[in-house]
Amino acid sequence: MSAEKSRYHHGNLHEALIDAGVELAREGGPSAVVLRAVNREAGVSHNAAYRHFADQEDLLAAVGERCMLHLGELMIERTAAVRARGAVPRAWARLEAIGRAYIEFARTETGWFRTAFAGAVGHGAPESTVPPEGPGADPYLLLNARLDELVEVGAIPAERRPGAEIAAWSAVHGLSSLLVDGPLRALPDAEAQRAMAIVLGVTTRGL
Amino acid sequence: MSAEKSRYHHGNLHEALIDAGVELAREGGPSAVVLRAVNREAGVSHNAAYRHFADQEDLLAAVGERCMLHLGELMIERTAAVRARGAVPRAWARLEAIGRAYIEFARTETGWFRTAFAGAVGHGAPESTVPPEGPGADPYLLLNARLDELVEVGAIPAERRPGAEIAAWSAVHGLSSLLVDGPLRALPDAEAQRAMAIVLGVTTRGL
DNA sequence: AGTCAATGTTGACGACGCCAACATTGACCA
DNA sequence: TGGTCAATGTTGGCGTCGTCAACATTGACT
Repeated sequence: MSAEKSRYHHGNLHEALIDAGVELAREGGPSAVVLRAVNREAGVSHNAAYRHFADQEDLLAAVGERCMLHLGELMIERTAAVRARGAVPRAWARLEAIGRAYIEFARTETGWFRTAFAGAVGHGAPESTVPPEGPGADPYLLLNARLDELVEVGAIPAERRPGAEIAAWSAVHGLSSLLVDGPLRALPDAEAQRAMAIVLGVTTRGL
Repeated sequence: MSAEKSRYHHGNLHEALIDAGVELAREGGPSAVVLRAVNREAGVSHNAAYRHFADQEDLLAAVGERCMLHLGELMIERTAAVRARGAVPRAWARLEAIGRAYIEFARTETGWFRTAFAGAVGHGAPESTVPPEGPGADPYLLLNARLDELVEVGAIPAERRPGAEIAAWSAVHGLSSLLVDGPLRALPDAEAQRAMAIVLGVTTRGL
């Protein structure tokens, strides 16, 4: 409870390690989440992390989960900032907002973006842990909420709803990947904006 | 010119190293392209590769380029196998064929797929080397050829053509990524097929 | 025949992931 | 109140990795 005297037991090393990992990942991506470096950053000796994570992959997965939440938080922000009037235009604008947030996150927080997908766990297979996902910033759930909204307001027919999340997610994630690691990397910003508009246009038209 | 006697100079180490790298990448992805392992596989001593590649990243890029060509070859095969009659349906079928080939490649040759995008060079920025790209199996060029074909036969209006390659590529690459590394990894095959059909449907409808 | 640049080898260094053995500590119970 | 033990952190070591510097071998060209 007292101040941070130099004591043998850290007190909350588990969290501290994840925080350190997130910090390192921000600049260097998943490959920067080096076990010894994370321990170093947390002020403990190498190997301390083994009391909290099975191996580096395990730690990386935990760090990646945090990065995914950061993405979700940006999506929530951008969704809340939508000012469009009218149920249907507003629902479309909110979907577009999370799409733009996704790509913006990939381009501005490249390290986090890469880390989020470096050791990801599946949404298609039965989940293992992660009960309520903190405040609810799971990007996948946020996307589904936007699509449900579009169906509710009658913007897209209900029979098109099944699988729509996969189509939308694929388009946006694909462009992000191509812009970040792929052959479109280092595309000038203006062109990237144009690419984003095209992808969003084609996808919403096709939904 | 003679047989492969054990001589000091390998003769064609550059190619042999890339071949070894491709072999290793097939099973283990980019992280399996370990400099020392590649040298070992090629029958030379560690460090021999430094006479042909600046560092591991440089070798990895060369290996990735080869993997990309393998993807292109599958796309060519699948395009040639299309039997549809009528210019318009045929053009659509040929586009769909390369999309399916892309995703199939990602799922069956996961290591190669990951490696192809691990150290990719850009299509948006001015190219550096790679003059004629071998036999012409560059996936990007193949995609553009299909889209041009669609415009020629009148399947899509010409004003929709600019940027269409980015939309199509993003959708297909996105699904591939999600199925390979992402949260959709380990999705059962039937569901993956359904996802592929949905993504292709939404994208072609939106083009 | 002789020279030299290209090509391959050897040995070393620091960093990494991981293992095994050991040290410290707080919580719990007699 | 004092003792015990499992949780937590440390130390040291092993094998592997990427890279560097120095050295060895060779074919091509004069």
